[in-house]
Order: sequence, then structure tokens, then C-alpha cells
Amino acid sequence: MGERADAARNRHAILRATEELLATHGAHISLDQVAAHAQVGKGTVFRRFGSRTGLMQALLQERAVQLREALESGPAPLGPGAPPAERIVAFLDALSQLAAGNLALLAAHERSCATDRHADPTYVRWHAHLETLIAQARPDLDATFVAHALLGMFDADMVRRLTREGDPGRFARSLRQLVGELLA
Amino acid sequence: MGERADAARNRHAILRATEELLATHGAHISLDQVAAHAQVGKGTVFRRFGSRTGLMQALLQERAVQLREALESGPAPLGPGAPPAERIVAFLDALSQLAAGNLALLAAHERSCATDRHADPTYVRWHAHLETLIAQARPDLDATFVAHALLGMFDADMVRRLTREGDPGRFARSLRQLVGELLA
DNA sequence: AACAAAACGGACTAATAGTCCGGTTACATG
DNA sequence: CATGTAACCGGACTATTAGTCCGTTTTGTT
Repeated sequence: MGERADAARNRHAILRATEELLATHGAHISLDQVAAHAQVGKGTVFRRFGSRTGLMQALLQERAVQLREALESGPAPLGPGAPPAERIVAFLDALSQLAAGNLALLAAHERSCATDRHADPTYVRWHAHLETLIAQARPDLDATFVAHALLGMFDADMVRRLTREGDPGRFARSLRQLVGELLA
Repeated sequence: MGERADAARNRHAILRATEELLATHGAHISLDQVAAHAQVGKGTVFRRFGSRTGLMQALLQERAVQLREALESGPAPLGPGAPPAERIVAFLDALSQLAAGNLALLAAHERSCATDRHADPTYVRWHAHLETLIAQARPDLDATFVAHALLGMFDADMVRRLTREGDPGRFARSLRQLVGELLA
């Protein structure tokens, strides 16, 4: 037997409440607020998600499900089949879009995962994906390193700064240009 | 008149105490600990540095003074005179060295400046330096963006991960290789 | 219906950044 | 040297918030 009905209901309510609070109040929300807004006791939040970090990771994973499926079995160039260089560009474009649409979540996630964000399952998956493709496209580079460098750009502050005002496409464009230099 | 004698003495004691605690306890130190170890009241810490962030920024600035002077008026290629590409490499090498020798401080600094680390005076100076050189070496790139990307690699966790065990030179080497690709 | 396992809520604890103010000290001045 | 005052000092106090605990309630099975 999986999760009890009330448990599933509350898990959903908590994720929803977190989303709404992030949208209305930005990244600085407390778990008391989340619990109150979800009409749930604080203990329930921790029982379901373990910690603030767990909650944010769960929310990020939820938002990244579609991208994950697209990478694993979707159409090229995001999915398998295209040359590595094209897949890298497609992946980073998709990530740029995801990031731009989830700035508050991204910031909250960073705040929570401050300590070893490299352990976050979503980060790990993204990094592994990039690393593999980079190793294929440019076996002479330090793929692990370069993958970290590229993912490092998806810092919430960075994206916000380079995105806001006047030029929403700058971030994705500059990132693509940078990748172009690396793979040239 | 500048700072009163006792004020100066305490400022120094606090910086010293912070250094020592970072060295012995890692990045997770509280300001109560700092005050106690400096044999000073907590209020004094805040009066002198304004906040935890202020303290960490002051400490980082102190450690970065030599590098700063070298950049502004030292011998080439770190100082003025060499071609931009060489200066970039020299600067990043110096930064790698500084980072490797101050991992705990770097981590504590990141933790404190979580919100808008782009406002930190040391970060701003380093970014401006890089940005200028990149714009000279490769006017076709988005210098602001690339400068952020390069500085983003000096994340404490990242440096630690790529530095520890077996290959202390990997970080600097991989970074140099990456820069080589960008400026080629 | 009865029972056990799972879940619930919210009061409680712990850690810690930052504030406040009554008492103290350095130093400029005469 | 004596003195007035502005700057400084300590550490108790407040506020915030992540995470724990346990008596009570719900769920789902037999």
C-alpha cells in the first residue's frame, strides 16, 4: 500500500501552498507560513518532506518532470538522436526557459540547498546529462568541470539580473554564444 | 579623528577570532562564538561590522588586498601591461590560489551574502576587472555574462570538490583550459 | 465493529541574527 | 591634570524560524 489518502491530500496541499506563496511573496517564506496557507499543521510539512530542503527539492523535481521525460525519450534535439552539441544547446535553452518561469522557486531552492547543492537530485541529473554530452562533443575538455560551469549560470540572481528589463532573451542568447565558443 | 583606540583593537580582535574559528570549525560559526572567542561583547561585533555579512566581507577584503594591489599596479601579467588574454589567465590563477587557501572563509562568505552576492565589493571589483579584460580580448562576447560565468566557478563547494584528493591542480588547470577555449 | 498503523496538529525547543541601553572609556580641551 | 562628552562597551533581550515531540485522530483492514 502506498500513501494514505489524507497523507496524499496534504502533500498536494503543501506543494500547492508553497507554489502560491512563492508566487506572491517571493523566495523568503517560512515553513510556518506554508503550513498555515496549506491549512495543515507544521509537523505535517516535516513528516511529508523531511525538511525545508526536501520540500524545495520536491517542488523543483515536480516542475522538472516534463523536461526530464523530454531528455530521456522525447524528440531530438532535446531527446536522444541529435549530435551532442545540438543536444547541449537544446538542453540549455530548455533550462533557460524553465529558470525564467520559476525564479522564485529557484531562489528558494538555492537558499535551502545552500550546503552541498551538488547533492540535489535534480542538479545531479542535469549535471550528468550535460557531462555526458560534453564528453562526447569535446573529449579533450574536463567535462565535469565545464558542466558545473554551465549549470552555475542558472543562479536565480544571475538569471533575474540578466533577464529583467528590456531584454528577456539576453540570458539564453549569451549562454548559447558561450557554449558555441566552447564547442567550436 | 579616525577610530578610537579601543575600537580599532576590538575590530582587529574580531577579525582574528573569526579567522581562527573558520580555520578550526569550518564555515558554520555563529556571531556569539566569534564574540566570545574575541573576548568582546556581541554588540561590539555588530557595531564594528554591521552584520554577519559585513564581517565576512571585511575579512574577504582583507585577504584580497594584495591581489588588488597586484592587479592595479603590480608587474605584468597580473598587473597592467600584458595583453588581455594573459592577464585574464593570470588573474584566474591568482584567484584559484586565493580560493584554495581560504575555503572556509569563502564558504562562510557565500552563506552570508546568499542574497545578492553581486553587491559584495570584492565580487564587484573582480567582476569589473574580468569584464574589462574580456571586452578587450573578445569584443564579440557578452563580457558581463562571461565574467559572471567564470567567477561562478569559485563556489567554495565546487573548489573543494575539484581540489580535494589526489589532484590539487585540477581546478586551476581546468579553468585555464576553459578560458583558453573562450579566448581562442 | 474493532484494532493497529499511520498521520495529524500545534505547542515546544534550539539556534542565532540583530537590537537596546545603562554603564564605561578614550581623548580633546583648558 | 581635571573634566566633559562623544564614542564605545557588554550582554541581556527580542524576533524569527527550522526542526522535534507526543497525545489525539483518521484510515483502512480484518
